Amino acid sequence: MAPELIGKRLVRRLDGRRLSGLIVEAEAYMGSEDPASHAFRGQTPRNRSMFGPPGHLYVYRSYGVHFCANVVTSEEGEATAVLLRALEPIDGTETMRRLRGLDEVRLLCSGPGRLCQALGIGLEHDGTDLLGEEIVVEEGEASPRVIATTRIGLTVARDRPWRFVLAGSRFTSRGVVN
DNA sequence: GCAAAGATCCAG
DNA sequence: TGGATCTTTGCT
Repeated sequence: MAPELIGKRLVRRLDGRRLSGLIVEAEAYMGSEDPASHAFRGQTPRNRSMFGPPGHLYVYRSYGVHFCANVVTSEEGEATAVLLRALEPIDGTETMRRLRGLDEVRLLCSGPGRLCQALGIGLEHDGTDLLGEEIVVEEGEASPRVIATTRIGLTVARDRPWRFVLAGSRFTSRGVVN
């Protein structure tokens, strides 16, 4: 499900404004089969939304400082999710700049924590239904070229090629991949 | 109850 | 390269 999200458009409605961006980077976390997944050791209070129905958000705090947002992609009871890691900003870049306290567009959403800050996503969005009003995934590029690489920031299961990036994008969290 | 690690970001 | 910052988890 992670590669399918690349090239789609993430839309966030905030105070009547529309913020959106093209999803250019995402990572898959394969639930109980994946030592790097928060769900590997079973359900806990923090990760319970990952075990819920698909199409909902799993948001958690990272390193005590940032928030990271995942799309749940498996049926209820399983816990496969896709971490949204980077967007190419499209609509609402002025609002994103304000929320990020930063001018440079390339850096507004180029990382999971940055993306959440730019879109105003926090723990209150844990469990949010992506078919609702606040946060939605829309169609984007017709046939994006997607490249698979290894995931970032892990101490285990580093060999699995479950990070997906839009080929040639300058808006990823690391350098351009072709 | 406590200790350790963590799907990060930014400054120096 | 290291510090900030703090929650979650697992073990004693």
